[in-house]
Formats: sequence, C-alpha cells, structure tokens
Amino acid sequence: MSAPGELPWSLDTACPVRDVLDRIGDKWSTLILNLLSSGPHRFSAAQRAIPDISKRMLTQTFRDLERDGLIERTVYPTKPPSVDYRLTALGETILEPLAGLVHWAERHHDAIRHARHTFDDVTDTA
Amino acid sequence: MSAPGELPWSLDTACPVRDVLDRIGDKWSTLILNLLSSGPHRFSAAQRAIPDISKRMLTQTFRDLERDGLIERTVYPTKPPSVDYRLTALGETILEPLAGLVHWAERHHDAIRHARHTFDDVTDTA
DNA sequence: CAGTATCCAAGAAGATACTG
DNA sequence: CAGTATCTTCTTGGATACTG
Repeated sequence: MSAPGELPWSLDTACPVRDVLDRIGDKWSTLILNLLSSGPHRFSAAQRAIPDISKRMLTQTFRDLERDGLIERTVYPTKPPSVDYRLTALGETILEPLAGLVHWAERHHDAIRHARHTFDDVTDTA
Repeated sequence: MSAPGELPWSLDTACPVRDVLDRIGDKWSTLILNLLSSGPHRFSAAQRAIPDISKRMLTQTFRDLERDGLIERTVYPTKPPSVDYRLTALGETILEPLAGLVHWAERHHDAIRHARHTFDDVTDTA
C-alpha cells in the first residue's frame, strides 16, 4: 500500500481519527449512542426504538461499541435472560462532540439539500 | 422495512444526521476536508498529500463534497488543464465540529486502544 | 429474551488502462 | 494534468432459521 512513515498526519491503521470515524461513521453506532444517552436499554428495547435494525446488526454494533469501551453490557441471569446496555464514562464524553456535528447537520441541512439540487440540475443539463 | 413516521428522530433518508454522517463517515471525506483546510489544492497535489487514495476515489470524493456545496472546483483552461479545489464558506463551517471530534479522538485514543485489548483478551480467554 | 449461524445481495473501493 | 472506463475484490448489511 503506502510506504510507512511519510505522511503529514498518517493514514495507516494507527490513525486515531480514522479509528473514531470508522466507528461513528458506520450505519448504526451514532443511533445507538444517541439512544443510550437517554439511559440504559435492554436488547429488545433497543430493537423497538430502532425498528430498521436487524438483530445481527444490533448485536454487532453493541459489541463494537463495547469493545471500544464506549458502552457496558450487563447480564442479569434471570430465567429468561435479560441484558442491558449503557454508556460508560468514556461513552458519555463522546456525546458532546457528536452533538456538535448533529447541530451542524441540522443547521445546514437545507443548504446542503439546495446545493445538491443545484449541482444535479447543472450536471443533468450539461 | 419500517412504517414511516413513527420514529423519535427518524431513520429515513431525509434525516439530516444520517445525511451528514454518511458523508463525513466515508473513507476519505474528512481527510480531504482537513487537507483543504490548509488552503486550495490541485488534483495532483491532493494525490501526493494522500498517497493511499486512488484517482478514482479522489475524483469521487471531490465530486460528492462539491455536490454538497462543501468544496468548490475551479478549472483553469491552461494547456495542460489545471484544476483546484477549495473549501466553500459552508465547507469552512464544518471544520469546527469536525475538529471537536478529532480532538476527542486524540484525547481518548489510548483509552480506546486499551479497552480493545482488554476486550480481546477476555473474549479470547473465554 | 438475547442472541448465533449461515447465506446472499448490493455497494464501496482498489487496480489497471485509456483519453482530451 | 486531470480525469474516465472497466473489471474485480472486499466489506456491509439484510433475511432467515436455529439455540441456551
């Protein structure tokens, strides 16, 4: 791929920015993080809150987030097993920068939509 | 899929947050945005600055960013054509929220790496 | 209830070669 | 120089069925 050690702020796998963006950039992580910001949720509760997600993706996203130390998984050994997921202290800290981006998205969504239409019109006409 | 109009803050295609995260979440957009934050770059200069990216992906990422109104493409009709890309005013505004995330990534990268190793050790041993 | 396992389809992205 | 075109591979994610 690329010769190592010659980039301004690195593209290789150790890049912290890549690390983070790869996580929050996936299809479900931010939704889950946002959901858990309102308190702990059980597996099935999360699925009800985000109906689009499949069990497979919900499990996987929970796992990835847990692996990164952003959420914590607690198993209650009841007769039908019950599990809940909640943000860790580390997980809480990402909410603010994330909110900054969400806020930006809401503020500029119209501008983006407008830009897209203009661009598409121009390139269609051309 | 999901019945429309019953979600807390919506998962459908119109969701502004999805819109933004899909863009900054892809493999190259943030790298490009960061690169252009230091000033306009020509196509070939961008390729030199980010050696991992292929022409194909560079072109496509530039296009997507241009379509969203975050960057501007200028063609100088010189003998060998020359093109440069620079942030628009809108593009500039995303730098700050993005920087917030980058800062978070840098601050907590060690914690994340540590969490990953711990998680992997535990699940391996189990 | 909370998953796991398997299979499959669609999209993202790399390699390579060619063009105005 | 700044791309396009094409082909192939890799990754993501959805559907379905089964389990402790």
